[in-house]
Amino acid sequence: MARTQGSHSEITGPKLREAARSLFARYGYAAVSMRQIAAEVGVQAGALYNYIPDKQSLLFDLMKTHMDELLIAYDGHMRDGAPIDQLKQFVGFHIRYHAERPEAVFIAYMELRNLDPGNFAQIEALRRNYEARLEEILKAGVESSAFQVPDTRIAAMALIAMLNGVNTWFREGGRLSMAEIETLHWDMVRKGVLA
Amino acid sequence: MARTQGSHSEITGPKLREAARSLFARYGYAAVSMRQIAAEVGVQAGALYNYIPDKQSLLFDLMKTHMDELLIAYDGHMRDGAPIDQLKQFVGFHIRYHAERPEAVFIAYMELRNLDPGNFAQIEALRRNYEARLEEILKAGVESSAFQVPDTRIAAMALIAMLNGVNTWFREGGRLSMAEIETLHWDMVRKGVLA
DNA sequence: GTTTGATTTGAACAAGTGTTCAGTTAGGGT
DNA sequence: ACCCTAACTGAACACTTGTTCAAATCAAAC
Repeated sequence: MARTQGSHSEITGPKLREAARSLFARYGYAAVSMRQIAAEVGVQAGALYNYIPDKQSLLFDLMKTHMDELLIAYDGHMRDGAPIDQLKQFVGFHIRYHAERPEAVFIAYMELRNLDPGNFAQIEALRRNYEARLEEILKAGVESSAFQVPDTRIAAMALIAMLNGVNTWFREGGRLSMAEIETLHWDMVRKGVLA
Repeated sequence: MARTQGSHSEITGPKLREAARSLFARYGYAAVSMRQIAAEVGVQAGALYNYIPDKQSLLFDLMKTHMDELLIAYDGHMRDGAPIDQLKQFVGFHIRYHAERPEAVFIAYMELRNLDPGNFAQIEALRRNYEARLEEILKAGVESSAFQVPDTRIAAMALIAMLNGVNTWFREGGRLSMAEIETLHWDMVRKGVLA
């Protein structure tokens, strides 16, 4: 046996990333073997190394891609407006965007410790970049006296932590719809930062 | 070689749990081997099995102990009072208690997926128990019209997520003291739930 | 129809996994 | 001084780990 029927890098490549994303999210990077990933792809473990240099790079690639796409999507989503409006946009965007890709989100903050130092630094920088965008909104709101926030950095971290919480328990078809959850959270965020 | 000088179960037992807690927190349950733990304890891997039936039980024991102690400490800490005062007590307790044992906290919510189903159910029940205590405070506040919280369950989850966030970035000797962080968070929580 | 290059297999590698246990030594009571 | 048992070693078990690579087979271009 060797090359199999219908084999194509444009099929196997994405399949590999999807399988890795799914398995890493469910069982964790360290607990998933290359052979498990290969089985999910429908291939032998050796074949995976046509697509990745090693397991670590696979993890990094998933996290890097996720963070890059997050920042691009955010920048494409935001419209100008008063700080209060921008904050509302942020909350809505964050909750929806993260709810739509729970696996990538889960990996991006659960597997940080499994990154090599250099890779970790890169992901960390992207994360800080995203956090800074929220802090800028808060700063603008404080400057215009729309918000009363004693420490914008802490507030940004606290708000993101709160919004991230949604991903730990939200399941499609549960008691509340995504829109209701969004409203409830926007309510708390708004009141929490208001002057 | 066999039994070593000064060997005692009252020393090795706790040492084992401390080593496991430290290593699991840093590298993750799946990434840490029994031999690594044994090396940290200063013993061969086989000796660990005088103290635990298997690796899984070690993880479960750490998590169960943490959750039990959390609930006991909480019940011992709380004093009667108006909902607003109880909420303030909760916020202070939660932030401080968790900041004092970052490793156990980290494990307790990062390693949930590495628990066997039965073990998972137990830890999950304890966690829900803790969350319910906060929700009770919120409910009481809504009933007395002190709080304006449309959905107490979601609010409880959101607030805990926000408070848990502190543990991801707080380091002793940083820009802010624990007391300042407490104040800042209490400010946001208070405003977020106020009528 | 032939050739070229892309793609996968299957076996191999050395190292590491959790766990067990017979054998050995130290601690503590008598 | 003796004995018992608590505590540990060190080797072994069967298996899994990430990764490499020659050989085999398919896809596609000519």
